[in-house]
Amino acid sequence: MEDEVDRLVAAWRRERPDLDVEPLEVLSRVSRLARHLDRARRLAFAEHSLEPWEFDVLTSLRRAGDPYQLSPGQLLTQTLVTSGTMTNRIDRLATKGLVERLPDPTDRRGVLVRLTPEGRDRADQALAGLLAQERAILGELSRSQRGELADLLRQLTAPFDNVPG
Amino acid sequence: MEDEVDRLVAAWRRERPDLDVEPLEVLSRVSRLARHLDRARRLAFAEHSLEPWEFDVLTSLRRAGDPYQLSPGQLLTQTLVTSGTMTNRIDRLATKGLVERLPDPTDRRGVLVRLTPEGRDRADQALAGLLAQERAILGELSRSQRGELADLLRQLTAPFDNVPG
DNA sequence: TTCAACTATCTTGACATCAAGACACTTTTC
DNA sequence: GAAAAGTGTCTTGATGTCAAGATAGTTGAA
Repeated sequence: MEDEVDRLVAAWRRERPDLDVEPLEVLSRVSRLARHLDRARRLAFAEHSLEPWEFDVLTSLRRAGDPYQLSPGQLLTQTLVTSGTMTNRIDRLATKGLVERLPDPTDRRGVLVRLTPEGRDRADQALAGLLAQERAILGELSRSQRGELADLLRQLTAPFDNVPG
Repeated sequence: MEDEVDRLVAAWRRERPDLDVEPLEVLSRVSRLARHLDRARRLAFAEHSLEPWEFDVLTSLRRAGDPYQLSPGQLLTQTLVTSGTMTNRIDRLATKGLVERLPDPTDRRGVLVRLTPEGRDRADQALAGLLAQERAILGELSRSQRGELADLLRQLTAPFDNVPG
């Protein structure tokens, strides 16, 4: 089946036959798919009264394991936002009682963000919902295709994730 | 090579061994890669004094071919933003002299957005820069791997692009 | 020990985005 | 041909994000 990127690439080949636009076949699809996924995730989380950004922070802490705490700096690298954004997010989650700020006992500049029991429950519930939705989206692909796709994507993400870029 | 999603998935398997988190192997990579691409694109466009959103609008018009004009509604479906956002974007691009608004001669509610000659040049220059950068990112993959990846991604994007969802 | 360089977090101000709805015009239905 | 339903664009108000810089604390070198 044809998608919007097929149409986009065909248009470029007509308008700019001098250029090789093949890279768009991969990377424009990644960007557009991410945009669709954002919308779908927003809907899925709405059933649990969570915003996508709330889910991102809560689940980062949830994954850290007992006692479910990380520094704001560690949260930055996981969620790919700036420090100002993270301060704001932590403030709002703390107001809602889903996380709390604790002083870092080993560094007086530092802070630790800890999940409250309610925050943990909300994260767990929303994760289950997200996985159900993602399985539906991936229903298009066979198990082996999903594995192939994951491997190819890993080759593109690894350089970003492993250098200080 | 390992990436952040490998670590994320391993953490979930430790914390929630009861859940099948395999969908994250694909879709979390798509979301994170898109985020990295956004940042890289922002840098590439800065050399041409364009914001990513400006590029998106200008190139949509560029691809339309002579006379390089589309309605705001057509621009919406290409760029995946809301109508309020598009109104704002067109305003700013018009102020900068890169596009102009014309009345639609066939529908008095309607408007046509047309690229100015300067807008067209800027779009062409920025596209060349973007393609160079994307080629560098895709250098990790062989030609056949890029083809495979594009095909697998198309299977995921096509349902979004072809239903009114 | 003291000073410079570095690091972690937070503050600030500007700005782009979205959702919801208003408004004007067009198309369909009876 | 008049009313209802539909469509295209713009306005409004709230909000989340970013870049840049401020502040406080830590570390390393001499």
